[in-house]
Amino acid sequence: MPRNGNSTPLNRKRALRAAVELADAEGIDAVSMRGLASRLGVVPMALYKHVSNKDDLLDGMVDTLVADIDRPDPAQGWKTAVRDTILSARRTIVRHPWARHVIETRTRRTPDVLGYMDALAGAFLAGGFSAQLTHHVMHALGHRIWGFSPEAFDEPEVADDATPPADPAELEAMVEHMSATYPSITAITLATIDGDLSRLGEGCDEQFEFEFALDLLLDGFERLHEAGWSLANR
Amino acid sequence: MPRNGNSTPLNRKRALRAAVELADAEGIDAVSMRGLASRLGVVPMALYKHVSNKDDLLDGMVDTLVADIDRPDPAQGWKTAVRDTILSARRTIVRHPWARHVIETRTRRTPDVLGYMDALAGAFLAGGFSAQLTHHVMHALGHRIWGFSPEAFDEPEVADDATPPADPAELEAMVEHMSATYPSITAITLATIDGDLSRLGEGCDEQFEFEFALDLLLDGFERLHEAGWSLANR
DNA sequence: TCAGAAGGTGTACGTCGTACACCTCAGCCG
DNA sequence: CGGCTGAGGTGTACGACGTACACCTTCTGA
Repeated sequence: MPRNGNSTPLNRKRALRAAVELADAEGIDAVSMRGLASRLGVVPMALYKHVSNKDDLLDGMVDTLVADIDRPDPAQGWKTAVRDTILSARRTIVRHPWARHVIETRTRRTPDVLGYMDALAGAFLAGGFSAQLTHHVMHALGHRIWGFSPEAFDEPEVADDATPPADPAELEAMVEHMSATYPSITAITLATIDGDLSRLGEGCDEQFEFEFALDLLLDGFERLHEAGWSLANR
Repeated sequence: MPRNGNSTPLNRKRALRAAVELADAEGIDAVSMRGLASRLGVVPMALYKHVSNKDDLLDGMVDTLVADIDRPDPAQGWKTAVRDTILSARRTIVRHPWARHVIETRTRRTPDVLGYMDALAGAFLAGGFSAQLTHHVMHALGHRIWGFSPEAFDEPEVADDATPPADPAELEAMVEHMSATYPSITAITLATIDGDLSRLGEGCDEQFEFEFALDLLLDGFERLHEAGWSLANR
């Protein structure tokens, strides 16, 4: 079965790790199906036994990194917990400079990514934030969560296919499953649609979210300016 | 010279406009050299007479959009001026959904893009912001300026090639030229490096900028939370 | 023993960006 | 008028890329 110099038979995790190493060493452009295959001493099509296509490969690479991010520590209070988590995410990004670009091109939310976002949202909720405020606040963090674009919260109820099921019983089962897996995200979503499951597919008011974050920043700028901010920096 | 059904001979602007229309109509993936050429009734290689390569084409498409953004109106005070400008930028993005992704992949700062950033920075300076604060504030706006990534301010002194000239006289001439073309950006840059031209290539302290923006947001969240923010939204 | 799954192979197709050599005129100069 | 030049358009070709499809091994469990 080896046939090549390899001993063990290769699997998804090894392939993903090799892809991350390849990107670290030679840049993301070196991560082609052919390039990765040859680094693994294998023919390109062999990869498709472990990864369904290139998008899936990239998703998997991102998941590999997400696993490295520290989760918020509820003992520290929401602000420190969130801050530390996001700075940990940033450290990961800085270690893998290709990641920023890859993350920005991802469209699917994988379970690992949703799990990370759920943990972060959970830190706000644990700090006593209302579900609504947590929702807006997560949007405001936007790319700083690390690169998850503002649409990250669109259709948060499904990870794989986009439309919720029509059958009410099936829908309720799905919500229950989501609630068990991603409790914070689900809580936020349900609060946003007022518990009315028929509004699940609606998505967010992006314009509102954008202005919410923008005004938060502008108000912050104003406060600094009026306080005569200048020194003690750098 | 027409040869095809075309009457006029084609030029850069027409090519760029056609590319934007094609992306609007069929998505950014339809914008290949071949696809654009065929929409223009021309052979793919003909495009290279007007555009130096595909990156240049995409840069040009972005420039076309940037030209549509309203410039800040100094009569309104910095806050309104900045707010209106950024919302105008957002309107442009929303009209051309492919633009967000394209902008994120651009690495060169074109004169048009620099001009837009200069105008925005100028609004802060006109509002009495110090150059330093303006610098950090522009970073904090980050992607909301519309998608220009945080590195947008790295090496702001050059648009085309990355390293400043070694010859002091030539360097001074360049700074003078920059100062005439992008007065606000240049002012910020010079303030950041304390007027020491030998530090021009240094780039920013990204970690500082990141934490600056993050803490601004976290402080804003805290204020809203403590004020019992909840209603009157949506 | 033997079926079938899991893993690896080889060939082939269509698409992409673009290098390079070429052709064809318009406008100009002598 | 003849010929030059250069802008604009053409045609062919190459080396990437992702991946469909058919095939061959080898291991496993009933």
